[in-house]
Amino acid sequence: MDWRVDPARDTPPWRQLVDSVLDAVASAELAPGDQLPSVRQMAAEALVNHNTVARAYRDLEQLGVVRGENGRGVFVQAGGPDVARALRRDETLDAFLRAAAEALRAGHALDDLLAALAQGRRLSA
Amino acid sequence: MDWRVDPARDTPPWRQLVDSVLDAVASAELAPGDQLPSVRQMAAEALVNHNTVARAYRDLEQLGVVRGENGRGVFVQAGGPDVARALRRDETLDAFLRAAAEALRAGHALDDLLAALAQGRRLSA
Amino acid sequence: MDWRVDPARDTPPWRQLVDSVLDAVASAELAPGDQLPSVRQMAAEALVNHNTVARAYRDLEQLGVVRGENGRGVFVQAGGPDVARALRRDETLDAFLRAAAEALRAGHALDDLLAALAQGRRLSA
Amino acid sequence: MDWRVDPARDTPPWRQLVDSVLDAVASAELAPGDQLPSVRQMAAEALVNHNTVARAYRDLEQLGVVRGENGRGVFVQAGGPDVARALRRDETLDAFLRAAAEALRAGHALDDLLAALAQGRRLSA
DNA sequence: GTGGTCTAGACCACC
DNA sequence: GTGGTCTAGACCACA
Repeated sequence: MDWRVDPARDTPPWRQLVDSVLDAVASAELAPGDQLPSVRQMAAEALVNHNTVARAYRDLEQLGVVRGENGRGVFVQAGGPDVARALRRDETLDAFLRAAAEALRAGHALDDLLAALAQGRRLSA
Repeated sequence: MDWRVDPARDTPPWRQLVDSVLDAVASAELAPGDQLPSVRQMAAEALVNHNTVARAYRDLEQLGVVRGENGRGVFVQAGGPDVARALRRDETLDAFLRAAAEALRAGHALDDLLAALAQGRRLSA
Repeated sequence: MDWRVDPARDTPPWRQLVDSVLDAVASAELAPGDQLPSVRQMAAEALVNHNTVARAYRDLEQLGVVRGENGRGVFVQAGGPDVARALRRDETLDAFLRAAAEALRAGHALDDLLAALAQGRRLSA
Repeated sequence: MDWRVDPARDTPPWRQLVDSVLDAVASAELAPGDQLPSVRQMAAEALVNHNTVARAYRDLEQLGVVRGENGRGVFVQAGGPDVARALRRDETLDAFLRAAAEALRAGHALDDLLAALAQGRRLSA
């Protein structure tokens, strides 16, 4: 799993982390009961301050996706995958359609987008 | 032209303005030689402070898209449309690929995305 | 005579005009009794608003270098050359030495400066 | 290091700051990796508003000389010294040639300038 | 009227 | 603590 964060993007680092974890849970890379990286380890991997990770974990806990157990670590909750999937599916589809509309308006041909998508898919696979 | 700005979005207002102008220039709503709304007028329309507009205009000038002439106004430069189009194409393609990757990770099938894209295409056509 | 003004430089246009006229008077390109270009004509040649020229002429009159005669034009005064020379000689020498010191500090070799000076001299001659 | 700014000069404070920093980086007073004074501290030392410093730092970042990292500070970039030196050399050579041209037009003989330059050289050596 | 700049003071995100 | 941004209001130079 790649927890890196892009400080140049507009979405703030803590939200990028939340999204990454939600994605991992939604896609079953992290199953209920699995332990998340420790705050410090995640901070090291994401090249981010540990406070930023703590904030993301706090958010995820409040969403009901993970559960922090004092002194032991942070674990994916039983209902986590359902919540994560619900949160992410609509959101990302909307974002995808908006991004596509913008790209088309900026002059990209539909075929170019499809080609780029296919290529990007291969890269991320 | 609608120059409104959404203060709730993650991208800061001055950058929303830059993008709006780039878009207008790329789509030939503003042609070389055309005058942009004055700093103060744009500020009034976008409901932001004039300094925010000034910063956006400064950025656009530095990109080579517009040219501010003291006491006269701000005008679209000769090469402006080319620069604007290039910038918008890159920006939107990146955003599209990122959004697509997120949607796939969130569990959407590639075919679903393609279908949604085709449908959205019809809507915007 | 080249009355052009460089809007990109730090010294404001009206002062560039004052300096240009002082130079012309100091170097006898304009002798006592000679008429300066009309405000409008100067404005056209300098690519500057006529108000800017008017301000420069007002300054020059106050310095005692020129004299505006209502409805007839603006003329170099009798003592003009002396004043202009006095004003410009020390000023420009100081500026030259300061600029040279900065250039040396920025890494230019003295010989490079001398060479550039000789070359620039030829160009402006 | 003296970061003072002269509000009376024609070049605006933020540009004086940019030049000061470029000079410091070009002359290795600030090496790659070094941290610049914080925005607020620099503002205090230069007796200007923090926004003015922020603008100067933004410009320097955009020139590729420094890099601002959120919450940590502003640091000299790896390639900084090269860029700074190149910029300063061009700038100062231009200023030198302009000053020389003005001095010549003001009536100084070329030999006088060379003599003064040689003398000034001794002073600064 | 125009753009350009500065100050003062505030809020946010990140370390 | 750090930088980044926004607002409000002011002054200057130029057209």
